[in-house]
Amino acid sequence: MPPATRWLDDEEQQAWRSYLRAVRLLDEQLRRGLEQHQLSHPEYEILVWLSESPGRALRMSELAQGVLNSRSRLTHTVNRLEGAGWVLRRSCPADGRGVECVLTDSGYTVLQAAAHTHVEGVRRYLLDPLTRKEFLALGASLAKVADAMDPSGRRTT
Amino acid sequence: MPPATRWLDDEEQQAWRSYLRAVRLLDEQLRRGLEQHQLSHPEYEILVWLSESPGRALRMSELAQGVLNSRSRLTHTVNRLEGAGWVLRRSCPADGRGVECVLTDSGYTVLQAAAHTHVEGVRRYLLDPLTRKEFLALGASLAKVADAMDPSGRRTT
DNA sequence: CTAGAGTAGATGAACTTTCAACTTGTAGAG
DNA sequence: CTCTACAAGTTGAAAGTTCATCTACTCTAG
Repeated sequence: MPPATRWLDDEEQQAWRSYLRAVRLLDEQLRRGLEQHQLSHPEYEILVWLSESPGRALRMSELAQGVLNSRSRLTHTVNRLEGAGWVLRRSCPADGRGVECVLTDSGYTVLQAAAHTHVEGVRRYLLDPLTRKEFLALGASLAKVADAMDPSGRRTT
Repeated sequence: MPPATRWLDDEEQQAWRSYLRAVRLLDEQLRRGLEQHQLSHPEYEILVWLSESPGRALRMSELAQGVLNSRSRLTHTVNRLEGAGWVLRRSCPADGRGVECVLTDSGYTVLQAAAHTHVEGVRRYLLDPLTRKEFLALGASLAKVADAMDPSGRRTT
C-alpha cells in the first residue's frame, strides 16, 4: 500500500488545472492554423527541424530525437511527407544502414506559409495575453522543468 | 500573399521551445505513471470529472465539455471504461435522449490508486523543479492564456 | 397534433500512433 | 575472416482518434 497521497493544495490545484486547460486549448488553436496548410503538428515540426539543419537534411534517428518521436512513428510520418513531395529520402553515404531525410524546395515553400500562420497563432494565443516579462518567466520556468526531465535535450545559451 | 511574418525574437523563440519541450516531456512522464494502472490520460480525466460530480455521475455532453473531448471521442472512450467495469451508463430520467455516465465503486478504487501516482508525478516533474512562487506564477499566466481562448471554461475563484 | 428543426448520443470507416517483430548493415573479439 | 552483438530503419497489426453519418428524442410553430 502506498503512503498517503500528498494532494495539491487549492492554489496548486488551480494552477495545475490552468496548465492543462491552456495546453489543450492552445494545441487545438495551432492545429487549426496548420490544417489550413494540410499539415499536422508532428509533420510541421519535422519540416522545421529539417529547414534548420545544414543542407536541410538529417538522419532519421537524429530527426526522431529532435522532434521527440519514436523511430517507427517518424518512418510513417515521413512516408506521408514524402508522398506529398515535401521531403525525400536518400541513403546515407557514411553509413549503409542510415537514411537521410531532405527537405525539398516544395516542402520549404509549404513550410514558409505554414510557419507564418503558426507564428501568428503563437503570438495571438500565447504571447499577446501576457506581458513580455510574464512570457519570458513562463519560458524560464518551463526550461527548468524540461531540463529536470531531460538534461540532454537542453539548448545551449 | 500574407504580410511579412513577424518572427519571434531570440528570447521569445527560446521560451517557446522550452514550452514545447516541457509539455511534451511532462505528458510522456505522466502517461507512464498512468499506464501502471491501465489508464490513458483521457480515461483518467474522465474518471476524475465523474468522481468530482454530484452522485459521481454526469451527462455525456457535460462530461465531454469538461474533458474537452468531442462527443464521439467520449463515446468510444466510455465504451472502453465501461468494458473494464469502471463506469456504467444509465439513461437519463429527465431527457429521453440523454445518457448518464456513472463511476462505479471499482472505478473509484482504480482512480484513487491512479491519482496517487499521478499527483506524485505532477509534484516531481512540475512542482519540485520550481519554487512555489514560480509555479503559481506559471499557473496564473496560463490561466490568462486559457481564458483568452475560452472565457466560458473559466473556473470561478 | 404534427411537421420541421435541432440536440444527444452511437456507429463505422479512414487515418494516426504504438508496439513487437524483422531486415540490413556496422563493429569488435577471437 | 567470421561470429556475435548491436544500431538504423521499416513493416504490419492493434489500439486510439477523427469525421461524416445515422437514429432517437425534444421542442416549437402552425
